[in-house]
Amino acid sequence: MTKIIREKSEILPLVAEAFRALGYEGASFSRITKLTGISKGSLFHFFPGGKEQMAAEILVEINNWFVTNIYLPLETGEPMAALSLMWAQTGRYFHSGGRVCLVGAFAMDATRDYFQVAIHDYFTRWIQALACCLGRAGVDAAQAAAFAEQAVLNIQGGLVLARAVNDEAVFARTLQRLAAEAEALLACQNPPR
Amino acid sequence: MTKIIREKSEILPLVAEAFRALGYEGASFSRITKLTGISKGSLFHFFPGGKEQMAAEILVEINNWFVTNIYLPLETGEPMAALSLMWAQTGRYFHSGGRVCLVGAFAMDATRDYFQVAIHDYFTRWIQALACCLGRAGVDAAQAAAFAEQAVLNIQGGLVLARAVNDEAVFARTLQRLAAEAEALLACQNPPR
DNA sequence: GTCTATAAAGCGATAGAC
DNA sequence: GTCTATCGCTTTATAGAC
Repeated sequence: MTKIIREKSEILPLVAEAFRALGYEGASFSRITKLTGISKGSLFHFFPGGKEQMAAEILVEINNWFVTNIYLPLETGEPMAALSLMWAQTGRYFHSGGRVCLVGAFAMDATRDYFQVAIHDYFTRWIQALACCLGRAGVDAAQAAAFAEQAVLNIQGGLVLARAVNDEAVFARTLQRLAAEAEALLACQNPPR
Repeated sequence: MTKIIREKSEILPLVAEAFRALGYEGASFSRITKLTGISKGSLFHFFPGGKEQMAAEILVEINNWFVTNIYLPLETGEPMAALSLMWAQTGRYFHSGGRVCLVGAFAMDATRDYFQVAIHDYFTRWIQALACCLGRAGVDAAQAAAFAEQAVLNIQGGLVLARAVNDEAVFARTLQRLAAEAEALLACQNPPR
């Protein structure tokens, strides 16, 4: 029936979406199969280590995406452009609030203990990259660090609240507000020069 | 061995803590027993409806706590006092960032669909109560609503980030910042009168 | 690579002794 | 109220046919 030869790079995003929808504990093989159409046999073929290997590889893939699309631009690109790119990419990535942050979700329960370093690094790197970008745009280091932490924190909060009240607009509003606050921070810092 | 006659009001908080630590899907009976010391037999004695009943009753208890300690003061008490009480109670309740928000955690995965109204009401009531308080303190309605949404969102984000980077100070900082922002909002609104 | 069969463990839930 | 025993069912994981 499904004789298509798939590659791991093709099925990993599908499995990731199942984990996002179900959480780590809720993501049983039968449910993953139901959501992705990938049979149990295929799943074990690609991930002999089972669920733990799946989640670990998903976290690596997520990190790769953020390095390419968010962290590196922030750390090395033109600050203003990198910043507006971040708001846009973040909005796209989380489907305007309709998609959960898997790393944040993993952090909430006992799953955290299994992927502690991946979870920790995801957030600290994001915050540091953003602070780095603001610093290169002329913002005081302490202010940059504070705003960066706040921004990442607000993105997570926006995702939680948007899902909780079932209104993606909450997340969209949050991104807009953060962008405006960043703009104000830069405007406040640059003219005196 | 454990011949102590317990009441439901005594064991509910214990079970709630297990759900907080494990999440809904991760909270199996064996794990709940391990964490709380309450045997499977006792759990079913108090909750014939199983896990679903447990979670539902926990959500009711959580709501009751917030009505008494947060919502009612905000809605009916002296605004300034109710506001500073909220920051203090919120910090206490979430153990300064060391305790997860169960309602927020439930909102993240498929568990949300089972407790949709409880989750929705928890957040909207909190936001509305806070906006009501700010409004009674003289803040413009639109500004009050925006700040209230932001504040609740930041509390959730603070809890996620604090757990993710394993640093409770993130949450403490967030509460302090929100309190300062609220103060500024009131100071900005009141003098013109 | 995909599927089915199957084993062993863990799951939610019930019944009954104490 | 508490515990143990036990029932079905689902789970993870493996093995082997195709």
